Amino acid sequence: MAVTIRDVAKAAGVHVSTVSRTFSSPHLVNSATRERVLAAAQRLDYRPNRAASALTTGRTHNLGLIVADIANPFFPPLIKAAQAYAREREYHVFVADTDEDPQSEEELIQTLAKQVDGVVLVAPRLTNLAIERLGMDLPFVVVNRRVKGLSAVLMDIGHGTTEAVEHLAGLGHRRIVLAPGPRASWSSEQMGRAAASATERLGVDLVVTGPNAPTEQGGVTAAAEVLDSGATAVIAYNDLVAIGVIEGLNDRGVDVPGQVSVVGVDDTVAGRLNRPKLTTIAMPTPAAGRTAVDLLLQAVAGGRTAAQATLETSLTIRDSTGPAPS
Amino acid sequence: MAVTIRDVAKAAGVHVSTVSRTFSSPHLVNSATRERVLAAAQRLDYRPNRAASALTTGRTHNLGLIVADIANPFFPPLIKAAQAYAREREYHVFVADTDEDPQSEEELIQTLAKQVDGVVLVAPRLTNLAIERLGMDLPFVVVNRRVKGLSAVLMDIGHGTTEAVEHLAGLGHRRIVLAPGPRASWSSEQMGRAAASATERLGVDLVVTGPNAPTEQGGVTAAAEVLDSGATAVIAYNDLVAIGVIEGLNDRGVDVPGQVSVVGVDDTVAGRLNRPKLTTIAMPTPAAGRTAVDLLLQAVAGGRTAAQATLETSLTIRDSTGPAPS
DNA sequence: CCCTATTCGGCAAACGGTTGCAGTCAATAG
DNA sequence: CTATTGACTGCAACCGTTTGCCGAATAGGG
Repeated sequence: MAVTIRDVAKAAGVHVSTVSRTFSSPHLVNSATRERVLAAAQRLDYRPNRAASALTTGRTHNLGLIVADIANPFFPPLIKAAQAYAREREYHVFVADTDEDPQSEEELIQTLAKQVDGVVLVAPRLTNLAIERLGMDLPFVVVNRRVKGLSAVLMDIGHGTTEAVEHLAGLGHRRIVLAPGPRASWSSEQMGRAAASATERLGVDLVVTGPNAPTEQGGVTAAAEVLDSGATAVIAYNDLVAIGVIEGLNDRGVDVPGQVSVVGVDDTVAGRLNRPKLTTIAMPTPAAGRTAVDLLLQAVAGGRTAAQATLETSLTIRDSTGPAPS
Repeated sequence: MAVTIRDVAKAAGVHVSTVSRTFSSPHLVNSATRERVLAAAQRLDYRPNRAASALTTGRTHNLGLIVADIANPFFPPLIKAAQAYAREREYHVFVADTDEDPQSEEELIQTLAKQVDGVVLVAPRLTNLAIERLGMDLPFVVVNRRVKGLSAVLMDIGHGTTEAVEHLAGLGHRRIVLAPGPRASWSSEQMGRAAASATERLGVDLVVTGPNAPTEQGGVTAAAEVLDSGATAVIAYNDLVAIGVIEGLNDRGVDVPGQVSVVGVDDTVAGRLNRPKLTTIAMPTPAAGRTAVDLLLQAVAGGRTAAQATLETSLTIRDSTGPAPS
């Protein structure tokens, strides 16, 4: 049916091994023969069957990219960049969504394992132990998490958080609410630490609320806690929460940024399009996607070393923050 | 290295073919033997190598999903649903982004062809001719487009558009701007036709502007044309454009929905989170993703029939539309 | 108790490539 | 002119699974 290496061999009048070599180690074949083979291949529109060569070489030229929730605006830019970068390197990528479920995450990795050379795990929900165990069979790169022995890409939210606190303090805010996300994620921890040290240094009060759901609704409910705390500024877990906070505040007749300033995290489309445009701690998600693929490819190529890349975050100031009310 | 069918065979004391049959046609093997094989497989944590079986069966159990732009908020819900649905059916999906470029779309399909059983093309940029040609080698399902001989999933924006016009006319608007996207897409056409006939039926003026880029910026520039036209309502090509229109209007001191009503298309997160919350023609993107995979799997299974599914759109009324100013 | 129909399970040849090994041939050295 | 070397290329085994074919064993019927 499809054209195979044998068809090309026949057309070029050589043995299949010569055709194979023409593609995989061209220097081993005489240039005249090579030309002949390439011409025949071209003529027949031959395309090697990756799956077949994977059988002998062990290289599938495929990668897995596993994220918690494709529809969460945080992920698409990362997926897009990872996939584009992989393609440049002649890799295709399986994208899968675990629906935030550790069980299905593990199951997924297991079934994917044979078909990929490695997997990028973005903000995995699995325990470190489980990941380490899986990591013995297959190269992994984790994003926004550290796992012993595995390469990691970290977006250092600490820096952005510090900038945010400084920005708010500079605007005269003396009491800031930190509305963290649901659990003990690496990000949350970083953020908490940075906020604590920056506020202390600047002599500003820090109030930690929640935890709330990392959704718009979570933000709406967090808005009440913000008002109770008497703070005039909020740093939310992510843009969605921030938008929810703004909505909750507006519902109570509180103006943003007039009376309360709000800072989000992630720099998603949603935040850019929100009115007021969200001041946010920008995550370098496209860079993270590219870097993750890069590290993964290195690991695949044999570098058994666990590399680590830390990407900086920085504050993007827009319209949801302003001077503290006097 | 990895555990193969041979290891299982050895452990269970049977021939490899028996192991193979245990999985692919269990009824052909004696239940006692089957138990023994399954036990051994379980014990060794055996997982069949899909790529290897693809070699003989011709079924890769992989699908391709090609979209124009992963980061465009329209696509992620579709990707998420398609991928989840495929997984239930024991299929994995390659997701790829063409950056709106027909060239790379075709190239992509070619290299993917050997590794997948079929491909879902969402709003492809390729010419019908090119798609038909490719369709001879591989099952395809196209979304929001019709191509001779191929299954298609169509989101009938006509219905939603009619509802939108009725909604606006009901609010007293007598002149409506339609701000379409880049020309000649199936959607644009549908939309134009429905808007024309609904406005005519209701005795309302229809002004078609643009075309503008299908982006927020495109919307901002469209805002000027809206004001020039003297219309009091706009139906934009998509949510992003709608948000841009609102922004452009606000910049000129025009209130939405006080002075001008704005309707978007797609029902993306961006629109839901926008303030005012966007009235929008909701596209059933998750359903489209599932249906596309469903039709594709049917085509793969042998139904050479080109099925067609039309999904209804409907108007979701939120806060960006209101009574026409008097 | 023998014969035939079934049911099982082993054998081996694919599927489309890759690669170690060995053979061919011409060029170069001695 | 012969021996050696190096550059090519053919041969065949192998990667992990599937599947048509065939023989063995078992059961059922007469």
